[in-house]
Amino acid sequence: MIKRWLKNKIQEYYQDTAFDVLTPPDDKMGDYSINLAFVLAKKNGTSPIEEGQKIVEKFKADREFSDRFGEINFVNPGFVNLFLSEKFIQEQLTKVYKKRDSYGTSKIGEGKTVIIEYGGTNIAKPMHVGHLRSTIIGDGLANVYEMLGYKVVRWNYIGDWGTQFGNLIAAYKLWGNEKELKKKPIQTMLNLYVRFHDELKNNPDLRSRGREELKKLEEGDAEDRKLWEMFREYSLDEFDKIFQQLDIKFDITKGESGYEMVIGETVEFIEQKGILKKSEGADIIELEGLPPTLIRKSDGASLYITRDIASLKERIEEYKPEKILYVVANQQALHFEQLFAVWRMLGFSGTDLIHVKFGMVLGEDGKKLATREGKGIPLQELIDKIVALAGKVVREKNPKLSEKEADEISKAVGIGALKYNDLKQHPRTDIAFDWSAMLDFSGNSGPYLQYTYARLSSILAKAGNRKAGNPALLVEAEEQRVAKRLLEFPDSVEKCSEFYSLNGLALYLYELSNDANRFYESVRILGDMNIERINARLMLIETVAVVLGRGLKILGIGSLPRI
RNA sequence: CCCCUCGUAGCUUAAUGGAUAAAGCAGGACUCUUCUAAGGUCUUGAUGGGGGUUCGAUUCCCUCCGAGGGGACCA
Repeated sequence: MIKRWLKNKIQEYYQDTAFDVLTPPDDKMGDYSINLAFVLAKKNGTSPIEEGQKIVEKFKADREFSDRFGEINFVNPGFVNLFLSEKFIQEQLTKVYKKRDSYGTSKIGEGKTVIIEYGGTNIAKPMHVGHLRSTIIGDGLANVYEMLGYKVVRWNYIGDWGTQFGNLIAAYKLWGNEKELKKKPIQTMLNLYVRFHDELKNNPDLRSRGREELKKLEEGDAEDRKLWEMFREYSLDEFDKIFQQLDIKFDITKGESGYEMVIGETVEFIEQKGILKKSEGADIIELEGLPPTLIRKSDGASLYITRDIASLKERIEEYKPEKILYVVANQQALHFEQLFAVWRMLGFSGTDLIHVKFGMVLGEDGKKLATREGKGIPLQELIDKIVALAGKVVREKNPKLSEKEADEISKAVGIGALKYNDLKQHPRTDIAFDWSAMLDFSGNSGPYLQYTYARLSSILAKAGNRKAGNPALLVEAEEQRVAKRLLEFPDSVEKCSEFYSLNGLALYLYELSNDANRFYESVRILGDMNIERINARLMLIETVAVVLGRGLKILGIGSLPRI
């Protein structure tokens, strides 16, 4: 907010000159810092010192600068530092307090639609920790775009078609039975899947059996169709349960099978554009700078990308989105490069297609967790474990809670820990799954933020009725620090949409909590002789609580008045 | 063999080309007659190796080493 103002303002003085406005980590150096002196020195053949001094003089003479910044200095080796004035911070705090319930929202997305694809669950396989990343990153980004005024379509593109279902049906016919399936649907399907791949090593004939079943399925064979529907139903029920626990919602749950019917016309559409080629009996598209992509197998069956093209075409025609975000693992980078390249070759444009990639979740040994070998950590197990631990901690810390309240808090804390642990990290890197870090509720963790929220809420609850405070009474360093931090919230939200990641917002909320806790420890708010000062401080912490709560909500994490 | 990620403290991670590389965990020392100690304060400790571009490189380029992912009938 202030940064942008500063940038625009300076641009008036120094047009066509590149510079950065920084927010230095240490307040000894200033609240904002610009590196213009270097650039000008180089441009004019002078020294940075000379230029820096000139800039300072210029800024000091300008009322708009001097109103905002109490102090403007030039420091070697070439930075002009600006300190926000106490008065300006106090004025801003009043403004933020007034609009606290909508603070950070904007209209930059008004009239625009963004489709966000996340979740990416595969029928007949249990959700594992990898799905968690897609789900919570996607959900968080959806929340961000909503705050920025976009119309958001939350889309769970499920993997419910393709070769693996042929395999599954074949396996079921060989070794499965309905009784067992009913009792433990997902586990049974997974066992069949794993067994199929195990036995395939010694019995390659299985592969053709799987292909046959897929072919029958695609041709509408009644028995296979019924089995597929059953597998799908059981799986979706299971996913719903998990999404509910994670507080994740979708507008659309439509996967690959939803495009099976339009494959023919999609291929025809591609053919009309004249980019389809025959190669070794299959239909392919040759791409520039990328390996060719297979559109139709030699036996005529469709492939993953074929269905993705069909879906993309539909999405664009139906929603005319400004952007489509695919929140899908790194491993599929090539697939999306190919998809986007095909899309351009088909003559589409005007929509930003973005593959929001994220790294894998590795095992504690740093190795891949393969579902095929049955090594993946099932998400349900993880949720149960973390909520159970949260329950233990909650009851230990706060024994007076009722059972019902303790349960509710345990869920919020456990799920909060789980989500925050992932979101605080940069999405692109692989993360090593670390039970002890995941289950640690201290330090930079979800529960720490929730704890801060609860502490502040507790004061507000005890304070009872009060009048609006006068922020001019907030002169202590700890108070100023918190107030300044509040001003960074809108920037932090906007950056999430710029970088397609939420770790910046997570860090911001952690720092806000940090500042708030320092303030909390530095003074005793209630019980002050000065009623006016109590009111001013309550106003400050109320703003922090609201901003913190809203920030957590973007991350999909609940905040409770007591934990 | 080719392409893409990545390599930061004992461990897990931060850092739009900026200042003295930031945290958490683990280790050490303090801190509850006071609004929630899941807290606060202090402390030990790091950019894989070698070049280059730049006033300035964790960040950009080259190279070497190491890890992971991907590379036509899987998704």
